[in-house]
Amino acid sequence: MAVTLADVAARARVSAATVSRVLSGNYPVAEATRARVLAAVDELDYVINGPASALAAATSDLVGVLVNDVADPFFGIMASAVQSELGSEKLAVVCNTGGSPERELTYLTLLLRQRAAAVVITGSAVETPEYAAASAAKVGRLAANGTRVVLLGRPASAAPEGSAFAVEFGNREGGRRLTEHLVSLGHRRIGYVAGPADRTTTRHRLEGHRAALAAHGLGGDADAFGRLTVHGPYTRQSGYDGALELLDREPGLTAVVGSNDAVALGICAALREKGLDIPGDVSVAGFDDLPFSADATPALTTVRLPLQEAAARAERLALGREESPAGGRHLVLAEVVARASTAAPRAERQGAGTAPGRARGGGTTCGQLCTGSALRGIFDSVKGKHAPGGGVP
Amino acid sequence: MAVTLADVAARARVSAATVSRVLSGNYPVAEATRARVLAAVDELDYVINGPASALAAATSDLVGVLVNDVADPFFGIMASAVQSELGSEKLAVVCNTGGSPERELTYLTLLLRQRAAAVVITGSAVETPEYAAASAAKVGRLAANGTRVVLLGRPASAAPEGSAFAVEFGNREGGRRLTEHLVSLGHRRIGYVAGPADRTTTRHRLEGHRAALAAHGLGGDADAFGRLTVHGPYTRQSGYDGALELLDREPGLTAVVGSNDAVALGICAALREKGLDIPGDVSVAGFDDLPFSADATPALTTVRLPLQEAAARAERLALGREESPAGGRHLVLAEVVARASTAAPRAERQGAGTAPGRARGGGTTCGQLCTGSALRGIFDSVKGKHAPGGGVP
DNA sequence: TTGTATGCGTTATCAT
DNA sequence: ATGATAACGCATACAA
Repeated sequence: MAVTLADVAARARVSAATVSRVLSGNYPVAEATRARVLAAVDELDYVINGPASALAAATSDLVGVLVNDVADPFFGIMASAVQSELGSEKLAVVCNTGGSPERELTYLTLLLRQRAAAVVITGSAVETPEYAAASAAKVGRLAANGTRVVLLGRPASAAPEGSAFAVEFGNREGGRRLTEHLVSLGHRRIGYVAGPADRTTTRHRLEGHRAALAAHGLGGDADAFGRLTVHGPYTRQSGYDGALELLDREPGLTAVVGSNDAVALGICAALREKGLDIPGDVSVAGFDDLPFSADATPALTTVRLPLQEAAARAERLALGREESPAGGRHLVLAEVVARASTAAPRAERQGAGTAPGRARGGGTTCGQLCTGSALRGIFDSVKGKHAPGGGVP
Repeated sequence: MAVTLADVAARARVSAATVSRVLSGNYPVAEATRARVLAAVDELDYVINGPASALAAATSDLVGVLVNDVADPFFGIMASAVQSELGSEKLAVVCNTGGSPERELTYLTLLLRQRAAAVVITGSAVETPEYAAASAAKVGRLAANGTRVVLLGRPASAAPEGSAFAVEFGNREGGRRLTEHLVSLGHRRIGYVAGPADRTTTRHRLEGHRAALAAHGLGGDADAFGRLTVHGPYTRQSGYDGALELLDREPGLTAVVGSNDAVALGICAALREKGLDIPGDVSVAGFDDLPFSADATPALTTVRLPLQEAAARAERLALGREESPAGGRHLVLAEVVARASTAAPRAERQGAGTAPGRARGGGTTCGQLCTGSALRGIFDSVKGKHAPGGGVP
């Protein structure tokens, strides 16, 4: 990369300053010289030096995106959506934190070092005080430095007042509605395989669940509630193990909710292994409505979170392309998608019909496997461009 | 970010050069001054200026990863694996090209501009001459610039001789083995829903398929072969449409192969809609062995590609942490994973047993839905840490 | 072992 | 509208 601005200037018989002006385009330049410069750039195959430019201008075209793991569709979809909102001038730096607070802090520092133009932090926050303080401090630092920070799926409280925008997910509402759906179908003993205990997302979803139970007088005391709740990571394995544990504690369960679609799939596997029919013997529901959920057998009842839209909005906020409402907080609504994995419990089977509390959204709760056009209909409306494996290898 | 090297130097009562040496750590410094400098850094909360550092040193700690779409697990898994091989000093820049050659070139230029330390280009190459030339030129340019380039899942021929390493996928072999598996089960009329025609991956998988047919005298002439082959994107929708088209052309099909797991799932949906049993009436197989494949009903027979290992190796090559064999080419072997979606065709049902040509790998071809422990066994061995939705939202 | 001086390639501030 | 020139913050060859 020997060719520099000076080379181009020499070839176009102008000063380096003029070349710079032509390239950045934010300054009036005579059309004739402009053409000469562009020609020289083309002939010399000149490529601007990013670091030098960033140093002189004190800005960079890097946008950081923090995710737990891009291989997880929940985050992959958001990362992808952020990208698609990025112009072709900006570069997205995707960082896998693995859910570890330390790595998140490390990456934040790295991004600080790069003088990133913006940072989008996705996923739930860890609620331990030390971490919360450290994380908030880093965000404040970033903001003070001119980097725009947007929290995506994380409460605004995770950053110092006014230092970041937040696009929050309606986890509590979604959790409440999902459990209301089950209660309205007639379920009374509902197990819950929750996420790690110290995560905001886990807490909010669980709070919604409990609120729905309480509203129908099913909450019980803390002990009773605890008996029907187990914690674990947001993995399929956790769902599998959790379901077995719950079945052991309470054989009379008629429904089990997973903190996640992956967890729900694990629950399904465990139930099938026990010889239980879904939803004949036990109903199962998840959360997030990831693409593969509609494909499972039976198709999974879950809570849809418009991840792409949310991520796109977060990115627009990060780029300053969208105005933020007062307080800088946005709420993304969650919506129950009722599919084939939930139905009325055996005892109340007859006359269930279209139970109240059922959400719209192309869902269906046919007792058995949904085949054919019904399933496809759901699938298409749900997935948009994000079919699993939908790209070109 | 007012605090600079000079500030730290002043506080530690040393020169800026010494501070620089302490921070980069590649130069002897007295322990006492070293401690003083570190203390000053800490007290001032100093963060090095990345662009300035990159400019002065003519290197950067950015590593580019080009993918079609991170939301697609095929790419998400590779992007994630690349990340995990990255030390905490380097930053991965993930770029979604959407499979578009133009965007790929744009991103390559952007990375050139950033003076990226390395670039990993994943996915198949487009085989049109103009694009191939332009892409190869950019790669050559990158290499000349000191950026290490690694092709992952793309033939070495896509880059100028000696300018890049290549970790190639055994698409041809995998395609051949998969079709051999079907032939050995007794299938004679096998449909194929291929990817876009101008992609290397598409061509290689299809060539393997055809080679297997030819080896058993089933290839037929080009016309006959063409009748059983349709092209489309690597999406579920494509599989759905393609299967209907093939069924229309040749109702006597006993098996359909998808270019992809997502395509295969689409094929399954179409067949079910037609009232056909899988694998009772028609067998279905995919490619890649993505996590959700083991979860489908019936569990999908597919070709496993060790994406994580391949991506990790690519990254090590990019970082210069692993020696490359002569020629700079690595081949990643593909392996058939036989599951429940393939079985002997009806006419030959009896005595199928364990057909020859069946690959190992925890697979199974029970005629009906695999439930319980068998399914879980496959699942666990296949997925490792990459369960769908396996992270912490 | 440490300090000094220079250069990296742009952008931005003055002039003209 | 264009040119000269001074930052920008750090790394490194060279001195000491």
